[in-house]
Amino acid sequence: MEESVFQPYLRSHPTFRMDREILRPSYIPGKLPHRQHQIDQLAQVLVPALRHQQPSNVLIFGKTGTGKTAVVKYIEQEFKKADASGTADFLYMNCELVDTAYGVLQSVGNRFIENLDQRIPFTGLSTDRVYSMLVEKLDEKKRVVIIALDEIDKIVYKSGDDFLYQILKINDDTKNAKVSIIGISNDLKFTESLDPRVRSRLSDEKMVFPPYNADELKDILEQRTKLAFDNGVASDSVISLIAALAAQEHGDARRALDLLRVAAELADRSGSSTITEQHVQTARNKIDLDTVVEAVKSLPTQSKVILLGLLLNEEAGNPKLTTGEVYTTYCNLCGRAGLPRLTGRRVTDLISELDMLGLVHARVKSFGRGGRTKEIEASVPAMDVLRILERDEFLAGLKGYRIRLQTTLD
DNA sequence: TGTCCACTGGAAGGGAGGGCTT
DNA sequence: AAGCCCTCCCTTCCAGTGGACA
Repeated sequence: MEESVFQPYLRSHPTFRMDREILRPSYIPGKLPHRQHQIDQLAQVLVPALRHQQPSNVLIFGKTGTGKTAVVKYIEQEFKKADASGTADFLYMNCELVDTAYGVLQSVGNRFIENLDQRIPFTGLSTDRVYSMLVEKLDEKKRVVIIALDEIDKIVYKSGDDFLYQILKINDDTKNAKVSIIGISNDLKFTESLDPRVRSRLSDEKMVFPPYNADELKDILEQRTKLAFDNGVASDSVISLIAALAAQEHGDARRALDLLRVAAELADRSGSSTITEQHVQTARNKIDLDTVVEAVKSLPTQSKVILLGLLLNEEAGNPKLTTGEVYTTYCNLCGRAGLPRLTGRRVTDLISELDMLGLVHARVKSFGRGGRTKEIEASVPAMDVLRILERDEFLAGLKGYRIRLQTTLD
């Protein structure tokens, strides 16, 4: 009988024990190093909920990987443990996934509707209608509800602050239920854009999570290392290196854990019984490339064409383009690939999106009489990304196409 | 000092795709 | 079936602008 392609890998034993789950940033350990202060503070704010009183609203700030989400999820676990009588609810929601007012109201509402047939549809109703359905449900249940909105700035950026105003006034419209909001944001300046009424209501309490320094990151890594591996797999110097690298990148614990996990996977695959500093360096490059590759793959076709145009120009020795040049190249490529053309205005927006994703670098520049425009430059490795773009079925017609550098001799 | 270029980026609105209500 | 209302993607229109040049 022919053997499965998996057999050789199954037979070969891993060189060391590794529990991948523990190394994921989403894993919440029993203890969060260097965040006890924030945990205590948050617990103090939320404790009234357990006495059927309304806690203050809280705003939590901090850069990525400073433990905001981890602390809130940890508190959620502890809260549910303490709330044995079930007088309160704790809902966690990521506004990156649910990024409209309607979406948030709908998913909060659905948590309180057991009957699947009565669930609020993801579209079709007016927002006001969903709001009153929610108010009615909350009142009926007589609950204290804490809603944690992670990346709350995303939703404000998209839908404005009307929504926050609405959700904060739920307490005026309910008789028996009480609602508190925990807003989590990595943008310190995000409250500036809010309506003053919303701002003051939302930020009864404010908490700022500082970045971890190298020593603190080291403690976090050591804790996870002990849980995930046997002794000796990750040496002290390797952990120090990872901590130092992550500390350079604004003390991002998520980044540190990713580095550790990927380095461990690389070590395992190469048959090494320990993680070496070389594995860490390779892991660093791999993560950077993987992030870019994933971002590029998930781009809509039109954005891919724009990026392709930039990279082809770069190959031809022309790395910096103005918006006008990008648009000309874009139209050109669309023609060749048989794709419909978007307007210049729309392309400007797509360029801004690429900029926000970090795939291109664009800055406004004035050329005096030559006009004011953006100067755009790709900030991804051309070779790797071109290979990915060529795999897109809509861009197949452009495979191997090269832009010839215009040489003006006159 | 004013002009004028090549855009920038806000605002408004259309229409496709989704789904509820009557 | 008609009438709403939602989001998403896109177009049209347009006032605003930084700075080299006359």
